[in-house]
Amino acid sequence: MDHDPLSATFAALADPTRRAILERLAGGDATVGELAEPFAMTLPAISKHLSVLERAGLVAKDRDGQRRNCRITATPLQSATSWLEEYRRHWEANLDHLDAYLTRLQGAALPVRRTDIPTAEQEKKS
Amino acid sequence: MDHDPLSATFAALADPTRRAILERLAGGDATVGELAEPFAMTLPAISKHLSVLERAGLVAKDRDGQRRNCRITATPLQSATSWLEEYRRHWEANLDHLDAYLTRLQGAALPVRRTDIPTAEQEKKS
DNA sequence: ATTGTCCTTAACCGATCGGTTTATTAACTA
DNA sequence: TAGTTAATAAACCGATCGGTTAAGGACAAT
Repeated sequence: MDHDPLSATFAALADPTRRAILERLAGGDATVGELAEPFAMTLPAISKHLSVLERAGLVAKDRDGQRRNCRITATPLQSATSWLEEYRRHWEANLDHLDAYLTRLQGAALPVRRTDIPTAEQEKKS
Repeated sequence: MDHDPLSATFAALADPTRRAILERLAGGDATVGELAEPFAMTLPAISKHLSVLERAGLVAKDRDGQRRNCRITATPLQSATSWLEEYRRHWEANLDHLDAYLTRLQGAALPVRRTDIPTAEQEKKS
């Protein structure tokens, strides 16, 4: 399917039903049927959503008799968070680049918002 | 398309090419052609990826003559980060046996100033 | 042994995705 | 005036997605 884990994680999070399932599971474990109940779709649909979450490593199922108990396993989520944090760091640093770009392009003309943030270091492209 | 913004954001992030584009743009603005150059795909493909990022609100293009200068606009990213943070909080509250793992990973990852834009309420471990 | 419950698998469907090639629009250059 | 460059639009393609219905599979209850 989606071989790189980060892509799989983001793809899994890109569906509101799956996010709702995760939010539900964050409140405690649940069976597939319990998870399906609030949604206006069939059980196989929920089952497939759970498979997506499982393949992404975000949930795990423990068999308990004829039921499957679903629980959160959030390791890949940490990768997603890390990526976003890192990206945000770059983005914040990029305010300097925006300044530089506008200055280079327009000379003086534009009202460059020099924001409150004391921008960190300047790193060039690499 | 993808009407809810959070889904659009995660969906946009779910593609490695688009993440690479964002990482590239985090280092500074670039034209479409410059963005396309390192990739083994055609210009229209990159153009479509940029459109996805643009519709998700992650990137904006300023026309500069016949070129389009692409830059980051990270507002929706904050929503994604917030969702992950919130989710992680719930998750941490329920599964404390992974707390140590998180702490280790996060501590090792970034000497990042967790700047401004504080979702003010947290930091449990500090 | 039969029946019912919980869930998955299989097959199918239309829509979207990620890419291509081929035009087309817009702006620069000679 | 052409001709070239930068990027998008359009049309198309196979693959995947998100859902359905219908058919099992494993366990529980009687």
